[in-house]
Amino acid sequence: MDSGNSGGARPPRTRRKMQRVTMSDVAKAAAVSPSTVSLFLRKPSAVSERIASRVQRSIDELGYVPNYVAGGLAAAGSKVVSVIVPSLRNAFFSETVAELERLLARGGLQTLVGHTEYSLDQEEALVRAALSWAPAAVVLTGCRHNAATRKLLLRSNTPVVEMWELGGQVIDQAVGFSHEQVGRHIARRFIDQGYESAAFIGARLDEDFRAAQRSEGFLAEMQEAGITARLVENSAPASTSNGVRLFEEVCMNPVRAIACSNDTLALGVLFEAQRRDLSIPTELALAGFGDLDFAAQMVPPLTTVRPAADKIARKVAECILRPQAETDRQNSPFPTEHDTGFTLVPRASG
Amino acid sequence: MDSGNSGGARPPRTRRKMQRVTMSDVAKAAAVSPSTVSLFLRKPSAVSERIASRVQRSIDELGYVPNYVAGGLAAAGSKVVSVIVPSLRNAFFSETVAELERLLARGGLQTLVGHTEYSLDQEEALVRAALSWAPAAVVLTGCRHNAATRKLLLRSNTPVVEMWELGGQVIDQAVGFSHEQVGRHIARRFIDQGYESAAFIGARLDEDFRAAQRSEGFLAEMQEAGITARLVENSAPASTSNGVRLFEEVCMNPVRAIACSNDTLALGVLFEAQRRDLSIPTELALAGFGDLDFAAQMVPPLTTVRPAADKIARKVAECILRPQAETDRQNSPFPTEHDTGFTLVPRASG
DNA sequence: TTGTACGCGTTATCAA
DNA sequence: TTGATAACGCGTACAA
Repeated sequence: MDSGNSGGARPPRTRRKMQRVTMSDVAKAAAVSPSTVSLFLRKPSAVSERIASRVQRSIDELGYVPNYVAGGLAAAGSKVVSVIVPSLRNAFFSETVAELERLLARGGLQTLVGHTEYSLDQEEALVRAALSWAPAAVVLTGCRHNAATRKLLLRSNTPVVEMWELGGQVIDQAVGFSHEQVGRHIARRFIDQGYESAAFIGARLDEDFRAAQRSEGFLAEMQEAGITARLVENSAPASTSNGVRLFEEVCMNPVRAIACSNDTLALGVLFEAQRRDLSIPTELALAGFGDLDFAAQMVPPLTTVRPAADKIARKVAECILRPQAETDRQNSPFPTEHDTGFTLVPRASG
Repeated sequence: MDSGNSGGARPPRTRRKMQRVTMSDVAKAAAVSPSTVSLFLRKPSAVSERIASRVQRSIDELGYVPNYVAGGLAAAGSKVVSVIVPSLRNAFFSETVAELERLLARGGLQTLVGHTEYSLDQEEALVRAALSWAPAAVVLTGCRHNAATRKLLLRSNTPVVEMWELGGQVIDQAVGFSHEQVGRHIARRFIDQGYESAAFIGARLDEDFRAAQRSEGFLAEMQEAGITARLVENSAPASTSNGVRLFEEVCMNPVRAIACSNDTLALGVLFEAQRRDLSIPTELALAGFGDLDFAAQMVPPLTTVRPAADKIARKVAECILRPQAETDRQNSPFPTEHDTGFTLVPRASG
């Protein structure tokens, strides 16, 4: 957006855009050629010590900062990884993004984040934008995407990692676990403890496919055991206050055990139960998902499921940093799944 | 644990390096010149309808995705904004990042995130990396940076916005509020309620300067009122479990009122108090900072301070999207501060 | 070990 | 309205 410097006779001010210090500036200052500087930057050992120190000094003096944009263009492939998650407000994802950012940075890669607010169309837009950076890889959340997104990704030939979910139609690589199994495990625990009525509390199940799968697993396992279990949900975000709200709804028709689509909701249930003088687990068993930091501190501590969040991040980073040998990819162009598993953490709440 | 996929019918990547579809490919297909395509992309109205539709069709058919890297090079200034926060695990910052990402995306800008883990040196590294993208702006958290960071930024002539804090030596623009005032407000409340002993519970105060300022404000106001108040801190991250730990320490020498450096810690205090059968607020008054979602749901609800998080994000985005009149940032190099204020939210806990 | 020359995919300028 | 052409800053053969 260059406001046209209408060519009046007036001498424009000194420098409207202080020229960026470029590699050749450094080269000039160090009395070497640009490519020597470039070489020094990428492989310092390949340059004689004398020149190296001269170049380094010029870099410092001029305050040179390499231009990745130009570098990326020349090298045909930028140093960005685009990470797309449903929401950064969700602790799982902010945690994963943080860890990924850290790990990828070590490999010299920068992280571009996007969040879809659980919209597949928004995801498509973000993928499109991401691909515009010729990214080293694209990391997506889950295996559900719209057709356009999938096509875009496939055509681009960019490495793609789908995380936090397994079981769908994988594009390239997937790292995660089965949420249906999570639901079943929790149900199984309730069943083994002999509860005869239960509910699954879920937020945003229409958009949060993984939470939906947990609910389905839970309900299915319950049904197979012949136990009455119902689903109570709404489309508000998963939050403590929403947990309160959903629990109030459950209370209109009480049950003995409640599984929440995540710990944050469970926290709300706990508070509301306290307010109603409902004793946990005596009168009501409670389970969550996530094992967020507060879960173990709750009174009583919350039974929940711990996903291997850090393992997911590490595995994703690994997929990106150490791509499979090219030959492997050619020979086995089939998508790969990495199961990171999860752990049921039994505590006093149910 | 790699389980091969049950082989969907999907064209595997046979070719390793499928050539990227470029603008001239589109141009060729549409039988126009590349510059026309470029023009069409940036200003569709400047192209005749006939050509426009032809170009659009070729774009769709070829699945063309523009290359921002090349674009950024040519235009000398990329469409990225680098946002650097201390931690994404902290709800304030993940929230702010999320909101910023959303707002900036509307302006066609992409968000590059970095997190420093509260290290100024790490921040410097991130700023250096950020500048490598010739970003449209850099967003930093707080006003405390090391000399190198400051110099880097100043030299680069890049718009800089420092958020979530006011009062330091501003580089360019600052959006936030005074944390010392926050501390004082909370203290004032305790004082007015007549408590005669108090403690400030703080996590990571050596690195989290804003939390430290809150503690200082709190202690200063208390002292000025002639009330005994002590500081209990450690260098672990602010979490519920750390809140429990710090509170246990306080309990070795009980006080009547506790201010926490944030709500997450306060949650831990609440749980531990429940465990010890300490009644809030009767036996112990409690206050937090942040007004996170669960604060209002706690039993009893938490007295806290609500920062105008969304206002901060909006203001930051505005600074970036609507930069000050070009008319010489150079001539009026005076940094600007925007005070977004905060609100003390009195609830039953203290 | 160092330098030269060219190209990466786009934007911007200006001429047609 | 459209199209040549010259940057943009750097990587990378290849040559010296």
